[in-house]
Amino acid sequence: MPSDRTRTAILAAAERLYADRGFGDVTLRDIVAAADVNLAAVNYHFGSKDELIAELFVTRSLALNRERLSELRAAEEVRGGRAPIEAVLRALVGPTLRGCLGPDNQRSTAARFMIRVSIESVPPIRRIRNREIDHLRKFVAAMARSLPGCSDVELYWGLHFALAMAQQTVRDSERLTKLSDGKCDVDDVDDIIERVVSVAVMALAGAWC
Amino acid sequence: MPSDRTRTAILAAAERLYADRGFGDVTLRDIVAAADVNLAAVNYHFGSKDELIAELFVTRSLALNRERLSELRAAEEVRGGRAPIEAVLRALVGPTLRGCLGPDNQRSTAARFMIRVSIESVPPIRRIRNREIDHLRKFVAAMARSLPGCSDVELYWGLHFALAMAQQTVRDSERLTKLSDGKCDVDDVDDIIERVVSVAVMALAGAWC
DNA sequence: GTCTATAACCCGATAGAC
DNA sequence: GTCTATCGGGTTATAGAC
Repeated sequence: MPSDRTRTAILAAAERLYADRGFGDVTLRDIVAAADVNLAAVNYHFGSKDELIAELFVTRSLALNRERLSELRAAEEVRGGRAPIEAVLRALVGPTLRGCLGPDNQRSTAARFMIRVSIESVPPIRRIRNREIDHLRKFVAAMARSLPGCSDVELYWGLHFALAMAQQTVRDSERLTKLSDGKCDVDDVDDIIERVVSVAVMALAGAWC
Repeated sequence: MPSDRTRTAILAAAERLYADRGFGDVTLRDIVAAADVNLAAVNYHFGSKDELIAELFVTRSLALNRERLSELRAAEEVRGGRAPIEAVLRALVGPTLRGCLGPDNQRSTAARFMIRVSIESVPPIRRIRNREIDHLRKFVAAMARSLPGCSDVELYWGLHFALAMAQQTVRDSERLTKLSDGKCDVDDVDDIIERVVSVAVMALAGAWC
């Protein structure tokens, strides 16, 4: 069990380096130097570089999904299983936006790692991403409970567009800041969440649910 | 001038290979083998691998921007410089969506290359991307002509969200197809353009322009 | 302008001693 | 579990014949 020290040190160093410099620019040798462990330890504990990256992503991804579902459950408990559509969408995009936006200096390593993931999309992560569909289905179901008259197709598009707006804001907040000369405040997380949610609601309502 | 044959062959082979297999999985040796030229020819004609990638992207990027602006100009000419906001947004997202969606088999190599760019975002391309802001400013200006009463901040957010929806649909059409069990038809390009445009218009109008 | 050949240096992965 | 040493193969880049 004390052997976990090496394993943990590798995970921490790798996440920090990937968050800071991106996947393309960090080698295993960089990681083992930062973690102060031997090069061969990475392959011993994780099998390969790709599996190390995959483990980092799975950990953060599960935590994000838990947070989303706990927000959803909290929202649905208030009025017996039928939350307003705004609350459902807020549970979907809120955790990501709260974690990945806001002042740089108070952003966690985990958050900066997930931003990097959404920008670079490296192969081992792309493979895992395909499994998150089951998680999204739970939100489609919750949206259907909120809007019983809405067709499935419109719900899918609404969820797709909500995630698109949230993701792109995380991925490219710099471009929006530059384009708007700072007039769009990407540090005002609550404002952004409400913007994304309200546009998504309009998309669903405008489709005549 | 006949020396351009080698140069052209390298560009064509590189674009096809990157489109098919992604940036991470294609080496210079793969490219020169496919182009049937010598390894040293890449450095002779382009200076480096990154500059080859950059040239591919700049070419396609300029073509896309030209197409957008020509659509915008056509829309504004109809009624003397004041196109409906729908037409402006259609000129912004239409060229990308028309090129990158629709049946796989009739997608050009150039389009598949640009899809790959939007998924993988490799360093030499990220550097160039930052220059496209001037291009987007022209669309902000056109949107302001369409909606004279709308505040700049709302225009920026509207453009940002419109691009977000278009980009995410291109990047992740597979997830939407799987999530919806094929009920969202990502091959119906005109439908998707109208969906993106109408949601973006609602976002702008809903902000009480 | 094109090619062969090769230099000098990265990378990830792994065999085998400890 | 940890280390050393190394393998195979990728990269840019260049010298020099043609």
